[in-house]
Amino acid sequence: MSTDRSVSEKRQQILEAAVRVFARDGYHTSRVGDVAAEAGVAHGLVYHYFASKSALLEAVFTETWQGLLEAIGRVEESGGPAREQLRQVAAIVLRTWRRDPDLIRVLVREVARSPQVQVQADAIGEVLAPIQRIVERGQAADELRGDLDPRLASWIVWGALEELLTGWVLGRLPDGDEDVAAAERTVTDLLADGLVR
Amino acid sequence: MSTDRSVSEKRQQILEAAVRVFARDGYHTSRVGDVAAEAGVAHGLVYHYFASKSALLEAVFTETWQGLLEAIGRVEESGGPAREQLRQVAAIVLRTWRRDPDLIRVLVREVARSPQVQVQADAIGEVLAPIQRIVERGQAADELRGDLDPRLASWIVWGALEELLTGWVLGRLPDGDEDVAAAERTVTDLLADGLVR
Amino acid sequence: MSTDRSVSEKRQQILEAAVRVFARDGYHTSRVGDVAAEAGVAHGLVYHYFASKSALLEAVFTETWQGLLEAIGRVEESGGPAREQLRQVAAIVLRTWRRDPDLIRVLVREVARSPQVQVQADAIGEVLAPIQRIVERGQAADELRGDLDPRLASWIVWGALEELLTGWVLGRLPDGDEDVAAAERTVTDLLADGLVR
Amino acid sequence: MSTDRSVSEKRQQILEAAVRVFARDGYHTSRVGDVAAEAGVAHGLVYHYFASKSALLEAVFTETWQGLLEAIGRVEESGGPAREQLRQVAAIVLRTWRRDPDLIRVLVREVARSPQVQVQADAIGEVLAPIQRIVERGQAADELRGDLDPRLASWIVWGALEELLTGWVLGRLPDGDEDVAAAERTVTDLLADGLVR
DNA sequence: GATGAATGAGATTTCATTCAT
DNA sequence: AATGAATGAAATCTCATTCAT
Repeated sequence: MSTDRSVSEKRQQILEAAVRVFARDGYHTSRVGDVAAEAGVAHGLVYHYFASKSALLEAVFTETWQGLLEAIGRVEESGGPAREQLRQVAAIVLRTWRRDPDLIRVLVREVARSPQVQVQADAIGEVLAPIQRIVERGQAADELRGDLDPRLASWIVWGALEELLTGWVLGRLPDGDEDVAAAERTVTDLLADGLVR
Repeated sequence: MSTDRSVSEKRQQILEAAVRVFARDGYHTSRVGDVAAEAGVAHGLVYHYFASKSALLEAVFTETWQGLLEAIGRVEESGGPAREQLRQVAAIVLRTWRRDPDLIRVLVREVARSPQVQVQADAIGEVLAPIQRIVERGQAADELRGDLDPRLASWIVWGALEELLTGWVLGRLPDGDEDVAAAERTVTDLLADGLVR
Repeated sequence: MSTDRSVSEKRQQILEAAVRVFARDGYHTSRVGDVAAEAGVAHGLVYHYFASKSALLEAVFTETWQGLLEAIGRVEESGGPAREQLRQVAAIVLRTWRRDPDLIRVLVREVARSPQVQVQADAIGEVLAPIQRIVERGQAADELRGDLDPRLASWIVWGALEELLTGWVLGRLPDGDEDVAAAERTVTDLLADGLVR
Repeated sequence: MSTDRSVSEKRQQILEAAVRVFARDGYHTSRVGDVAAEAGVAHGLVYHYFASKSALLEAVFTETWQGLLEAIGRVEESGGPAREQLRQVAAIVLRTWRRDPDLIRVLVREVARSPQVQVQADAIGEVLAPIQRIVERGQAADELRGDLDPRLASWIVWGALEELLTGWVLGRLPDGDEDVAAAERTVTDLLADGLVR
């Protein structure tokens, strides 16, 4: 009876081990054998479930990125004020650091640097789309300024969030619960109302 | 007879070849032999000038980062209004894309995944410091809001700029002369005055 | 209930699949998994019937070689004129190409190259023996020249036949029904009466 | 001054080592490391001179086959009687066994199972062509029977010679100097005048 | 008998680095 | 300074074989 799910159990073990190992050593530095050891499985089983080392990294991406996208999608559908929606997006992205720092480490360090430019481009594109739509609706509803290109704005918003994650990944920004909450407020305030008084 | 200067000539050739090759193939994927071939020198000469492959990458960083830092430093010293200083920083950073896209490709893609976390952390730290000081002086001069943490603000500003570069690197944002100018205006306006009308 | 015969059914499926796969990809290049897939059975079942991959190849040999040997044996026992017996041996060997080209592909390519030299030596030895006896009886009956070593002669006869098969395997000789019949005549005439007019 | 030729010296060492190792263990069974060890060079140097293991095997082929072809070519050009030319071809081919048995072992065992069918087909084709021309000229000069297809005849002649080599490779035929000379006479007589008295 | 997930030894190949010239 | 042949550690990936179910 456990066969049904044990198929994915080992696969899942490997995937989670990969996140830990890639986070610790970096994708290029870590060896497939390290991932297998961390997962407690034999060397070759990794290749039973994933075609190659890079396919493993891709699986980490696609299977975790999905959760982020869905959460952001729900914010978009909620239909609240644009400013509030942006705050919620920031909350989702930044709190992921507390929930799964290893995952963020991998995403921040490797997602933008995948050998397959297509993969990263697609990944970023998928996050930017909902942010851009939030901005556009905010402009249509006259909540946001209409003179800023929403596409550029979405890149800027995402860059701000990603860089805060980078600060935590690099250990250059404090990342306690309250620090994350503060960052959430600060980034929202800054993006919404600007630096100028 | 020309030995005095040819020392740096070959070294410079290798350094510039490295930028092109790393930009094209990524640091990890490219081989030392590729760099030598691109530079038109023998394989072993690379090791005459650089201790190792990663030392070569570091040299690319430090020797190009320097120019950026100095340019930003000059803005800081100019002592204009904070808003204007931020605009100039944006101009410096974003126009580098037009001047040397390969260099930006390398910096954007590799700076954050250098095996030596220290190197990247330092590099980012050096850019953030002047930005943070600009913000702090702006707050002291009552030009900028005083309720935003200047450290977080500097990360956000830098993240916005870096992500625009990323958009160009990935080919997902238009990057003609006017597009870059528009991005410059948009990022300054957004960061200074906010999205909300 | 059908266990008694299904034992050999699956076994037979695997054996026939092995011939097709070895013929297509060569013994060394093909994987046990390929044979299983071609046979439509599970990977592990191959090991239920055959001790190892090389045992599978050996089974292909012995179980098909047998038929050839018996057919040649019947020719030998028929006791006709030596020339006619040689013609019949040629017919048996060459017509096998039309009946089962995949089998010939495997035999021609792998029989002389088995890692176990013993296996191939035995296989060839078994074919050479009846040919040699045919020659010897022909000499004894004064039908054939007595000045040629019958052992060497048997190698030469077999080599001529095998090389024609090789020509077909490599696709370098036409292999229609009439072409095969012509080859049969030509090889018999040449070996019996020689090239010189 | 030794640089000029030492380039090929090491290459040659590797090539000759490959012949010995492939002859002893078979191509598939032997490892690149074995060849390197036998040649007394480092593992990786093999890949400096040859693109891959199979390229190494191919080099063994092409660079030795050439000598055989040239020798046969000289016989063809000599323009003697067809029967004498055939005898000389047999002599060339069979005596190679005495001169370089390892090379013959490799050619006989591996040439026909090269993964690239094209390579072996071409190789055989190159040997058959001169033999076929010898037969055709013999027929034109009325020295040989005109009723045998010269193409088929060339395959048969080559098959006879190759099988004698096989007999020696397998250790099933005596291969002293006199045995080789006898085989030479026997195969020439049989092919020229036939088995029938 | 039948399945296919799991194992792990081992092979090819790559490439940073060294070094004799 | 300059060359590029030579080294050899290490990594990915394959696949015959085993085994729990």
